[in-house]
Amino acid sequence: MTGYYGLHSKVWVAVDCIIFGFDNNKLKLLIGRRQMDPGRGEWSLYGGFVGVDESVDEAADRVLFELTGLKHIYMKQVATFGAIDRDPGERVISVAYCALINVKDYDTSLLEEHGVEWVELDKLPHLYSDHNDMVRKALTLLRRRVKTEPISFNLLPDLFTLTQLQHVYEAILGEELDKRNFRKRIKQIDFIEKTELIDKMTSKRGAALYRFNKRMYMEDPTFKL
Amino acid sequence: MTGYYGLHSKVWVAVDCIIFGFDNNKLKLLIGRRQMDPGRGEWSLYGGFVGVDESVDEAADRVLFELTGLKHIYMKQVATFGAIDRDPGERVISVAYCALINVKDYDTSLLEEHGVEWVELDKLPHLYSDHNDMVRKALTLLRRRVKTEPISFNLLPDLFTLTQLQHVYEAILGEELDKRNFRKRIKQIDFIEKTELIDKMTSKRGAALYRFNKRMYMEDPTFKL
DNA sequence: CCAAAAGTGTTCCGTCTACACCCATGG
DNA sequence: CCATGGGTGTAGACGGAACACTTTTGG
Repeated sequence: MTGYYGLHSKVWVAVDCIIFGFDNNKLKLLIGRRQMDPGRGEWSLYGGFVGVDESVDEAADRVLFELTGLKHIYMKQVATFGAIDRDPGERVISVAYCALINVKDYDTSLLEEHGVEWVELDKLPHLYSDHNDMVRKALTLLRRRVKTEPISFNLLPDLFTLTQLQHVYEAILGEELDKRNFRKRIKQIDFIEKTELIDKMTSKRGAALYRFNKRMYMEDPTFKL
Repeated sequence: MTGYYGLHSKVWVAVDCIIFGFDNNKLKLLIGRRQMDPGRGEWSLYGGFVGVDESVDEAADRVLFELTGLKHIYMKQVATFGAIDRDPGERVISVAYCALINVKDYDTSLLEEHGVEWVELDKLPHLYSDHNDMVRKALTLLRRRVKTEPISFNLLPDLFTLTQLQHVYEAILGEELDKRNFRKRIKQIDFIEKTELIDKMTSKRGAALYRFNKRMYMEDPTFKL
């Protein structure tokens, strides 16, 4: 311990992941039963401790990868939760991260292996410690961000229909949108490009499939829903 | 160390305060020369370690109080900075907080005692570690928040003129605003109430003094600049 | 042939923006 | 009496919201 650092105490720092998914036109959250004490058996976000050899952001990436097997996932810091008694066991400060993933990319066997499952956001049970606060805050941030950044694609497959996209926005914002106004706005956005492909899964008539063009987005990242 | 906690490492957690002030129609930041190693003599935000007996928010309040002698100050978490080598001495994770204070409330003797001073935001020097990143992020958040929350009052005395208020917004947003449009909008906001008092300091004619009515704000917190 | 989802424009209204002159007073 | 900052209204542009019918095709 060099210099004045030694005068102070260290604490454990953890990350907790608020993992949003979209399925069946609903926003869902990946949560599981805690498999350790304290709080064993309680519903909880998935998390882990920050190691000495990784940044906090890297710890969040690692934890998400352990759980889902996915890398390069959209993930943003939500906030840091630092109440003294927030963890009933020891003093642990936790940095909450919000991730958006496409449910279809998720390997279902990993899901069982870690004892987690998708739960509808509006049927969320009471969670361990302050995890409900984390979710609330993440949702608030997500609702704000979804209007100014094109992030909703992260909840969908690479190819998606406009109806699907609209349902994502409706699920996040918790309100219905006007179909014509929605499509009008999307049409003005260059980086949401129509492909020649048609999806025949969801309708008899078939719907055009769209794609998020990252290159075009980089050129002109203007976005407003 | 109980259970699985002991398998993991602890780290130091600090708070750093980005303290905004408003004076001479400019946004200013309270910074000082580091008085300890590593980085002694470099410009730096004012910070401190989180103790075992306080939450992270409380640590931020305490650090701000040590520096300014002020309590009940507007302060919000900005983000947590957790790169491995962000602090050249040891592994320290830091939670950045943004505070808004009225420069006039500040006891100048404390300023010298702690070796800090007000520096214009656009003349900000290079700061220790990642503190410039913290400032950038705080400013981004401040600019967003100032449009949807009535927080600019925190930079002014209890009584202020509309011209002063406009200058605050201009300083934060970094752009000039139209006087008539600005006053039109303010007039629609009930909780910014005109008093009978006149300020004769800044103009010969005298300007009406306004006040932020917290009670009215609680009743109807609608705000949009 | 019909149910079910895809696709498509226009009008109206409210909001934001641009803009210039008179007022009151201390020195 | 004049320099200085305080205070006021209107018109035009723009963007957002409301709104209903036609198309396609699998079953």
